[in-house]
Amino acid sequence: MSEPEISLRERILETSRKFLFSDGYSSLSMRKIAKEIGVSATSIYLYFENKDHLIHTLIEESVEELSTSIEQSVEGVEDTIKRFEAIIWSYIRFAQHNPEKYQIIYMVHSDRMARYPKEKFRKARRGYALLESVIMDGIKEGLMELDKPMIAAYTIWAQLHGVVSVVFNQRLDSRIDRDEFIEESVEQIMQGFLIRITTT
Amino acid sequence: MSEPEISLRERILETSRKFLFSDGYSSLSMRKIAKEIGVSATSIYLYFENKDHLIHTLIEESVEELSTSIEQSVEGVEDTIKRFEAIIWSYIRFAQHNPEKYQIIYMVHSDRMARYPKEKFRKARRGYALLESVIMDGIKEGLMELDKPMIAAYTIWAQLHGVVSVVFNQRLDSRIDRDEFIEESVEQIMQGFLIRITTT
DNA sequence: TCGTTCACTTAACACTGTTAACCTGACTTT
DNA sequence: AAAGTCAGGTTAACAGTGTTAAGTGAACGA
Repeated sequence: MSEPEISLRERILETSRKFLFSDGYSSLSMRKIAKEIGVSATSIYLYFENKDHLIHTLIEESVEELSTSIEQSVEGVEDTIKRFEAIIWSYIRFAQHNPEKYQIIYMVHSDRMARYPKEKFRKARRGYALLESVIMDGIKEGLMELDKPMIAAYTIWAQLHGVVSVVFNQRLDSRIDRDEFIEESVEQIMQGFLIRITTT
Repeated sequence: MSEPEISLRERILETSRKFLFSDGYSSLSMRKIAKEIGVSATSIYLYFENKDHLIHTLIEESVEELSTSIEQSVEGVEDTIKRFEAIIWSYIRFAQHNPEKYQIIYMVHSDRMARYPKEKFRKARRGYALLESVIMDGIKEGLMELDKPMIAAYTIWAQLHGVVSVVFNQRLDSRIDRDEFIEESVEQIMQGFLIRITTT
């Protein structure tokens, strides 16, 4: 008759995620999380060193998911250009389908981010490393014309993030259709990297 | 013998800016600003409705400066491609030379940004409108091959912001040189828009 | 001199993250 | 069975936050 017995730690994460999605970061408080669970605020400190660590755990979760979905997107895909496209679109699609999780990753700013352990960034580099290797393949196959694949991979990442963040921060002109903007932008970004093959 | 008589309002803005630059957004407090000036915290409310409004005023300032510097960059430049490049580089250069001011513009997140009056975004669109017109010229002159200049202008903006924000948020690999990254990325972004002219 | 107004202050409310100290029940050891 | 240990919580408190309501005093016009 033993119930699933969800641990308090898990319930804290779950509730934090919920509030983060519904009310945003700035109104997230330890007492609010605790109250929702029906426990005292200080109990959270039994499982997380402080609020920053709690949020970092959530960030890690999301980063992990993003990395995994990028990796899955190229599974079984052989063609280099198709692998290139798959990575880019899986990044975008993750942001579109999991706006909350994507936002968590980039919500905590450089301001607080200084405290985020550098080591953990390596996890985030999993997807990026994959992109880098695809770019190197592309160069070998004469599809791309770049001398610094490492920088190129970061450039793409930065550009994609820029597009997503402009959409999320609602800084887009109201006359512009969200999906059309994403479509065009991504197309543009990929075009910048591929050698334009003129029909010979 | 009348001293310059800097108004309290001005001193509040000045001090806020100073703290924002030195200590970041998350540790900026009304009482801290007031204490530095030597006035009570509530005095700030005589000049600003609340903390958000105070920060919005700072954002506006920075947006104004950015717009102006973009406008100045194309003054007297006739060639369309050179105008295109001038706008892009002045955006990047503004971010590089005024990291604090640039960060202020994007520091307040979508979270709080909802309260930022939409009307004020129009000011931000001054630089963007200029870019859009240059793109339209580029299309006319056969230098670019795009069917949606409005979207294209936003795309560039988004990509540039992505590059800058990756650098500012220190999410760049330590092996990558900051300036080289910016140089390469911007080059890449421009390449995506220009028709590659092969030496015939 | 009275009244008003401006520029500011004090006190207070309801919140925040976080720490120190305490409690309580279950499991072990003697 | 009694005593000890320890996990898993609790309450109280500190120092800080944004913000509001009410009060103060000096300057000024009538």
